[in-house]
Amino acid sequence: MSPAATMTTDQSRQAVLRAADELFYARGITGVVMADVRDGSGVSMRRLYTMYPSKRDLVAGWLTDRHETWMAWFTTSVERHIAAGADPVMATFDVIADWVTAPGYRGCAFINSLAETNEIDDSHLTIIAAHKRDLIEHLANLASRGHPGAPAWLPAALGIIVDGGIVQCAIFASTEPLNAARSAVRQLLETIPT
Amino acid sequence: MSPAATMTTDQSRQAVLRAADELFYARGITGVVMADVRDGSGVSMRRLYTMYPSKRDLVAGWLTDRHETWMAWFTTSVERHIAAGADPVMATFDVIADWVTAPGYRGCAFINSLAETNEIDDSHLTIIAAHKRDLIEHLANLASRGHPGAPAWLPAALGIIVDGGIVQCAIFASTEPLNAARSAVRQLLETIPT
DNA sequence: AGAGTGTGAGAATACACGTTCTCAACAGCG
DNA sequence: CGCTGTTGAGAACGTGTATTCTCACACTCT
Repeated sequence: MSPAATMTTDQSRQAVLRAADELFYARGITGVVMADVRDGSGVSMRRLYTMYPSKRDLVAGWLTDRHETWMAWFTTSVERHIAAGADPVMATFDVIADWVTAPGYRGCAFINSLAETNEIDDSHLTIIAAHKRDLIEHLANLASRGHPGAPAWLPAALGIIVDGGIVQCAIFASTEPLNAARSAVRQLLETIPT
Repeated sequence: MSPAATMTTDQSRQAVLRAADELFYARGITGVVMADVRDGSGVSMRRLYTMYPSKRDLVAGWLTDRHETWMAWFTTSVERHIAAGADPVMATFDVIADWVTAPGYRGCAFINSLAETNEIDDSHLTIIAAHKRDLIEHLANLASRGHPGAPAWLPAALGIIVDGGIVQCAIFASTEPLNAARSAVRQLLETIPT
């Protein structure tokens, strides 16, 4: 009923999600304390806990938000590369390359979160799995656009190659692994009857 | 000089590493407290801290040990499948499938550890990267044995597919992703001039 | 203006955890 | 036997952290 002090509830939620994303991605879930989120968002503890009754809830909200944000970024970036003449499937790796070379790259937030067993429960796992499922589904769309005759296993294989590439780029702190990924995918696509 | 109370230093070290492996892999680094390692190994705090002056040191010792143990397990398992008639490269995925279906599977300890930014420092990162490098090197050996004409990027690509498969099997709690991985690798191998 | 409600700022609470310290038992040695 | 040095068992310490609580203020409504 009341217009709140300095931010609307919605503004607060956005500020919290923005801070949470920056912090959780950069430092991992365990590496972030609630006070960091408060300081990073400018939202008081009280409000923070009113919106997200516990850190687990905040993590769930973050994962959900990150899924949407990341997928939106990914799909539009891929379309941009396609519009510039790239093959729909190969464009995926151009986008991943952009991501990997961006400052602050630390691998896939969902894969990383999964590893923090201590902070993750089943509801988080569901979000993580859904993210990967959506990604693979999108890869299937891209594959069907550029390579209608592709075998049924191709999207899943692309998903695996994408995740493997993302992980190895983080481990080696290099985009080098993406070259091998690209070569392999090119090879796979070449053998598909167009 | 003195014969120690109940265990030799070496027995203690083995007990600690065994407990550390079980605990760290199952619960993640953050999910394990030093008292857990003490209780799991039967080694006193004092001895534990004499052998490993800090948790970071213990983690480094664990990673090093796990690298050796895992690689030994992996190579012998692959050879067993090869002896049973499998293709050297495809045998890799048979072994991964065995691993994924074993109870307590939780993905790759090294990939998981990397995600726990809070507990990992550069010395750990070095061990993790070395593990992946060794794995890829081993994959290169296997590839050269079965497919001498393979392109230079194949080992790196196999490493990516292996890691992607390991990760997705953990996310989906299923061996299903390995089927796509196998199909893709079979496809890649087929186009290689033998 | 005054009562009531919701809020920010941050202190207080309760517990968890890495690391160190105490104390008693015990082995080797004179 | 006593003396000395080492060890196990676990308490103690200091810090960190999720969550709750206090208190004073600002705003709404009458």
